[in-house]
Amino acid sequence: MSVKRAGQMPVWQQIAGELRQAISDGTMPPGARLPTESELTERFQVARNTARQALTALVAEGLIIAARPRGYFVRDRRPINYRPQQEFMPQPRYLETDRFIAQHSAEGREARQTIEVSIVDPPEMVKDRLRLEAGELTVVRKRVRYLDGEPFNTNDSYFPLDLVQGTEIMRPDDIARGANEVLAENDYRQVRALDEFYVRMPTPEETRRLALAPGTPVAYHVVTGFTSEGRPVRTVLNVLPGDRHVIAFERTRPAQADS
Amino acid sequence: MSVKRAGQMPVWQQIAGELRQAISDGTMPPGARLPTESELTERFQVARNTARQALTALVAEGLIIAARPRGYFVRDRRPINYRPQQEFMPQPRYLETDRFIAQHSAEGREARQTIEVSIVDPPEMVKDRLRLEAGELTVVRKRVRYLDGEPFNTNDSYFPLDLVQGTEIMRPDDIARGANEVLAENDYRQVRALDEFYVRMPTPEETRRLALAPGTPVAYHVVTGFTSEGRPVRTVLNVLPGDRHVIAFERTRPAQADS
DNA sequence: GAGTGGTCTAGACCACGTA
DNA sequence: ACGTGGTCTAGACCACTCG
Repeated sequence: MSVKRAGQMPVWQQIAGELRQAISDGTMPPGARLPTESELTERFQVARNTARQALTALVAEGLIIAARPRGYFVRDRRPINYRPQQEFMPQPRYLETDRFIAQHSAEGREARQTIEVSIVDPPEMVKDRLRLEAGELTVVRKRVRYLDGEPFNTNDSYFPLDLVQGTEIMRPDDIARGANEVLAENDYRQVRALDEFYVRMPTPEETRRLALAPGTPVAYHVVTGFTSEGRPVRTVLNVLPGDRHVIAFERTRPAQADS
Repeated sequence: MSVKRAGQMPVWQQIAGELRQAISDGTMPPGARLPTESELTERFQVARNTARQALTALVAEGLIIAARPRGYFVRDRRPINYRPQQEFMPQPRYLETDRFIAQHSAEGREARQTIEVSIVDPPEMVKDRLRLEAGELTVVRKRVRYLDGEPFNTNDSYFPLDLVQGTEIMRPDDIARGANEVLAENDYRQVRALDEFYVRMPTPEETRRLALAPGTPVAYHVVTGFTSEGRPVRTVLNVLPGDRHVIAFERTRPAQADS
């Protein structure tokens, strides 16, 4: 290992490059411990801050994690499948818990969620999608889902207040058959949904709420559900950490005359 | 503006917090110039490196950009709609999609793409999805798409070599009616597709190829197309910079007998 | 207690685009 | 030519966790 002062590439990038290479070619597999800052300082004959700059860059890329005082470690990535379409698909009748729990307890991981319900003036993004007038309020069910005790993703579901007034949607409990079914029972069955995905870095608030490691981007998943009359009755804001999810869709060509 | 040494929060985070606040509340709108490092050093009475650490963090969050030597500027975000379903629905009825998202699309923007075709031993990810034996080769069409002269996203389409041997898929030209139609003409019409989205930070290679600003995550979109016999005939690896795309799906509840 | 990374300082010189 | 951010040095002290 050596670095060149005269090169076009800054020293810290050369160091980062060597480490990145060792990670991607398997020399340092997930979970492996990286050299300490002191060791890099010594090995490359640079100031500690220069070695640090290389490591900091890899942290920002999401490749490694700083676990003080044990050192830096190669990150692992074990995403689970996230299938938005599932909520419209027929489900086994014996399922008595909500979608998330059903999907993951089966895999031997302990699923849990917290629920907070409140009545709020919704964010602009929700207002647009639910076509609310200024001042119209919504009921929001804010959930944080945990897997094996670790926060996993968040799900904030907004409903126009007048649609869900007095229903069990307003109670901060699990709804075994799903909030969508409750809406359907109240004559607001959703037949169409629009999914939008925004990819960005998390806000500090999201970083805290989901205990995100530095260098973890999120998918911001916005779902809006419509009745057969085309009325939006539900908007959901999901925050999906990139290191924990792979988003999957399946589509089929609509029936048509063969060519 | 003031920072406290005694607080639990590091000084650089306090500075970053104040700047972040000014950005999110509109005091510094997109395009606005931030204080220089010297100005922050003076205003908060800290070393230049401390002010720098705050700015570097905001760069890594994708909130600001360093445009040397003009200064730091608040980033803008003007994503366009990305609709994977479109390829199966030439004239889709996107009743809801276009309602919300400002369309900077094709209108007035110059679209262009480069195409490279080669025969390669595909990456593992492609091998898995096309169910290839070791050593089986693929044809790959690598495209970089530009909008207004700026690289926008990349699209690498892999086909089993024996399926497309001698077809126009192997020529590095635009295929007006689409590669899928060419496959269909050769008895490999795709009727089903699987979309997978991985959210992560870009590799240095992707950063270069797409001229990504620091702090820009990407969606890695993997599409696999199947014939009616269930044979995979095409796998596409798309890299979609998060600051330039919003991914949109629309779904309808399948017709079903109520149980 | 030892070793880790986290924070912070106070300098230096450089590369680069704009004026 | 000037001012900007980019790189790099050589220190210092701290907080935390592990053995």
